Amino acid sequence: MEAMAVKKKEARRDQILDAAVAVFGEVGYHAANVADIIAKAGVARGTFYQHFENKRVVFDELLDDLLERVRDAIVDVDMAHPEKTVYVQLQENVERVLGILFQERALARILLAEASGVDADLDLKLAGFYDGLLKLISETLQLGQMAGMVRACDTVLVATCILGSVKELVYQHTLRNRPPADVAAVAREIMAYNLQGLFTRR
Amino acid sequence: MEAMAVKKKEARRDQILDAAVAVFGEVGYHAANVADIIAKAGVARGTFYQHFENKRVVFDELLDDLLERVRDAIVDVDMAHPEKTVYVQLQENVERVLGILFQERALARILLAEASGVDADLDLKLAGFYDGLLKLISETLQLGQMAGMVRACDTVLVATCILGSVKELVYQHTLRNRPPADVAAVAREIMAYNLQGLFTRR
Amino acid sequence: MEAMAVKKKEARRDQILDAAVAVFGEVGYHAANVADIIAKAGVARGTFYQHFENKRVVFDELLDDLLERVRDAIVDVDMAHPEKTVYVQLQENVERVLGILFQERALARILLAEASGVDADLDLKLAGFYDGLLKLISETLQLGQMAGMVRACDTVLVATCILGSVKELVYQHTLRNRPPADVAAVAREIMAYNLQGLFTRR
Amino acid sequence: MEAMAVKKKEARRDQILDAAVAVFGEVGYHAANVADIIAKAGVARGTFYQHFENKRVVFDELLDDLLERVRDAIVDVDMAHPEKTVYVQLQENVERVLGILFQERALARILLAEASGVDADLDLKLAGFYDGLLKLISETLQLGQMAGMVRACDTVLVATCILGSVKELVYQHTLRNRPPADVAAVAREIMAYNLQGLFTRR
DNA sequence: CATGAATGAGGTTTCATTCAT
DNA sequence: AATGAATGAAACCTCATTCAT
Repeated sequence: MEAMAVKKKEARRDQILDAAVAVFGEVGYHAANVADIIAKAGVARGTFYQHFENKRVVFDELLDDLLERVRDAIVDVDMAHPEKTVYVQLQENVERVLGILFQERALARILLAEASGVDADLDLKLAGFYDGLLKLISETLQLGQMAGMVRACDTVLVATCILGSVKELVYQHTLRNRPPADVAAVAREIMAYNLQGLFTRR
Repeated sequence: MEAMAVKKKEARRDQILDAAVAVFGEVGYHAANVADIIAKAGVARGTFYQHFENKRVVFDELLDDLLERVRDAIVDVDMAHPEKTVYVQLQENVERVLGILFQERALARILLAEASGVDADLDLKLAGFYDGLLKLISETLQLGQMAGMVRACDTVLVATCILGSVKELVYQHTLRNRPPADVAAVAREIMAYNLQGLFTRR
Repeated sequence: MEAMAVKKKEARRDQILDAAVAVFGEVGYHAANVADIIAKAGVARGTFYQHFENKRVVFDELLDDLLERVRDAIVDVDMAHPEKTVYVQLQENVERVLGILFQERALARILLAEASGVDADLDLKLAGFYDGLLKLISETLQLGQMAGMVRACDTVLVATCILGSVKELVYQHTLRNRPPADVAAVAREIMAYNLQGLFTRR
Repeated sequence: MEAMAVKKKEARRDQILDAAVAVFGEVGYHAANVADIIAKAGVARGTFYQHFENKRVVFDELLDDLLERVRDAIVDVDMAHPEKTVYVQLQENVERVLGILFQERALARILLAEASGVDADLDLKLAGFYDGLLKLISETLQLGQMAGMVRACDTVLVATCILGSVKELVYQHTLRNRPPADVAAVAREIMAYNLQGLFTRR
């Protein structure tokens, strides 16, 4: 009985979160207000505040979920993998991340276009998230350098470029509200761009 | 006498704009309020509204200035330049853009972190700006492809990646509030990253 | 069986009333909310409303109980009492009233400090209660006058002063949360103050 | 010019304070809301909040004013006054205090009936005020004892009774909304009550 | 009877904008 | 032009009360 109540309560939370995603996605975080969210969710004002302290907290939770999913989608590269080359593993990471972000288009738009500047706390959290990614990428680059696969370069700077290229790709797609037909193909292009550059091979 | 009055008026405007940049840079556009700006500018509330229709317009003006400066910093590549190679010309473009953005750090932070989601109009303007850049980059890439210098690729997708890599570099620097010591070196790394990729040349 | 059920129900009521006294005494009627009371009582929100129509009613009931006890503590003076002088009888009345109020300190604090202004109905009830007391006192004074024991005076005005002196004594003690060590001594001082005044007898 | 602006601002404050007194007097502090006050004052909501942090602060200010006036109305007794006996001086103190409180009937009602329990801070302030009065009264009583005019008694306890008798008189009159015709007569009765007691002089 | 999630009226507060001086 | 008090719409949040389980 209690379990059911909990389940019901969770359901209400999710109902509100879903409405919030929709509203944030439609009008943006700042323009959105609690009235919009509860209208979309079909719940009373008090219900909203019983589940969430305020609009910010809802936003936080949504972002936390997304960030966690993205982090989980990135698996460490196994340099000695029996079947998959490092290249393939990296490409699969990119594919998974793109997959999530294109799937959760509304959330991705919020993350990339609106999350900055909402609040000092949130800015810190985002900085931490991106720092983690940058660290992961630059360390992978350093490993590649030690293995002789990656040329000499400022790994942190390059990691920033890589991160930016992926972010912008997703951002432009979410702006236009049109996800790519073939995510794998996009991932392949990104890989080629990042690793082979743009010059023709002589 | 009239000229002086105009100059005086302009001075007031600039005083407010400067204060606005400072405030937006410190606390972000959304957290900033007119009270903050007029306090920093040392003018009365009414004075603010005598010079600007509203808070949004101030923001708009600041961004317009920055976007214009950035656009002006990018000069078309002359494939038949007598002295400078295409590579050098591109690198100089990157350098100029980075120079402006790192110089106007507060404004750059606003552009990259907060401009999205302020307002539908502003979003449209930004989209137009970035579209212009993407178009320019992808057309340049196509020219490069026709000249046999750039390998076959999805030029729009790659243009997005290039844009993103530059944006993220600036963004990360403004976040940490610490501009790079040597902008030219950063531009060189970006060029190498974009054109030669990361793999070691065999 | 039914008796037990009633007893159980009564127990629930008392549990809530006790919690309410505690909460009202701690934070005051206005600052107290139903959440505080049910938390202290350890019952669910719905349970509260099954026993009491609303918060006001709880307050009402508590006050009614107290007022009734105070009223019952005051017994009519028997001018022809075989053993006790009128003076002693009056002093015992004072003692009994003080005893109740000092014992129920939390309730007394509510009565004296917070009951006014809660609600028009309650104000009326309080006015009625105090009117009754004033009438009783002034009639007693008139009897005293007829018996030649009490000097000529505005009996209603003086009754008000007597009432006020007792109220203030209790109020100041409840404020400081420190009941007097010897209630009988206090009662004696009150009697002396009221009847003999403060001047030295010549 | 600035002085005029200040005067105007003050006028606005007073306008709001006056409205607040009226509203508090009519419906009581707790039942009153900012909407009532601004409606009565004929100002906009924002205007209210430009002058006062919130309802509590308005209340505070009103009470501060009243308490100050009451304090100022009580002048130290000069035991060696050339013309006025101590008795007369005390009576004049009582008269002045009653005069103020009956004049500011609405405020007095609030002070006596509603000020307690509004807020911990306010309770503290009131306690301090009454403590000051009690100290003053009991010290005066001690002086009287040393001069042989006042009989032996617990001066603090008696001071409390005196305070209470005055408070209750005012309270009962404000409740009934009917100030006494002759304040001086009331003061005389209070003096007689307090000093000569009620027993007939033998 | 007990429960506690849901409700929404009622209040508070903010702040961009106006306007009289 | 400059000023800053006044405005009031628009948000926020609380909490007494209801109601389905």
